[in-house]
Amino acid sequence: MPSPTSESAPAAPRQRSTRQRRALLAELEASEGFRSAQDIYAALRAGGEKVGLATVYRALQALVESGEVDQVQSDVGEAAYRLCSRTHHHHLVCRQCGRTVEIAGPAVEKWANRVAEDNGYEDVSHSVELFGVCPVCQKQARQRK
Amino acid sequence: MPSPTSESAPAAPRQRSTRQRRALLAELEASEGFRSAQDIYAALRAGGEKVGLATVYRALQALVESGEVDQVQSDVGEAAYRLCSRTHHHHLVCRQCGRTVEIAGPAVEKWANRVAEDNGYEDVSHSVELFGVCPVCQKQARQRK
DNA sequence: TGCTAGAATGAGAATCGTTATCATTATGAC
DNA sequence: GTCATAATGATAACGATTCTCATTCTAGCA
Repeated sequence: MPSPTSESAPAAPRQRSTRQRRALLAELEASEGFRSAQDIYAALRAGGEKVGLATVYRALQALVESGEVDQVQSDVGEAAYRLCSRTHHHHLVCRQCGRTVEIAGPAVEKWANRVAEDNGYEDVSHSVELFGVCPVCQKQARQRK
Repeated sequence: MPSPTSESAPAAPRQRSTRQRRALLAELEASEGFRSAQDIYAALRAGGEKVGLATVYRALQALVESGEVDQVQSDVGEAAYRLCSRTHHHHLVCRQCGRTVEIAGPAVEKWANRVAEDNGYEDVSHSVELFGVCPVCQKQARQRK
């Protein structure tokens, strides 16, 4: 299906900076662990930001695509987002409070690539997430008993 | 909260074997890679099995809890299930056709435990999934060009 | 500075996967 | 067979996410 008319410029898919997106970025920057889209939306509204839910989803998606934000799929099927450094890495997430530690795993990278190669798979990506209970939550659990 | 009346037997939480569950198991046994609950439900119905969607979800959940079935969260937030061997392992899944290879990763297990320990996290579990394009799909993609 | 194309927005409807409800049915121990 | 109760299934409810579309805002340009 060819385009109906001729075109000249490649028309780079630009990305505009809006008040809402800046607020979203700021919210993410102030966050510790992963946040769900719903959660971020609620926080922005609570902070007086006038923003729609659809916009939050769209902006988040754009950020994930541009690589500025990491996205993980929680065990209940909800997506969670977090501002991320450029380098590839993984996460150790507290099951209870969401506190997150970024971990670099060069060993895992190599292992993943080798396994994929051995099986003839190409274009391989991997998802490695560790879940546990962080020291703070451990202490709280003990006191409760 | 003590039980209202005295009891004698520990009342093992039994699990009944029904026509629907057997059909579900059979369907899983005949499957190659991960299947979504919806997909399994459709297949059962297509095969003439009289079974409700809710039942599929319940049975699948029970199987996951009993450790007979593995569950992964696909990137679109849909849950996928697969009959599994008892030993702990991970998966290399084809992004296109879902073809799955089970992989054992003792190195990864150790790495995960050490990282968690180093950070003071306890009760750690991990999720490791590799995604790629399997040889078959690679060939098809090349022919299409 | 004002103008303008089109990117971005937002309210709400629509999807879609999953779970809860509850009356009915089937299982399996006796 | 009887019976307690686990399992079922039709359907409603739910929650996250995406779509729609009319309106607003951004940023490049005259």
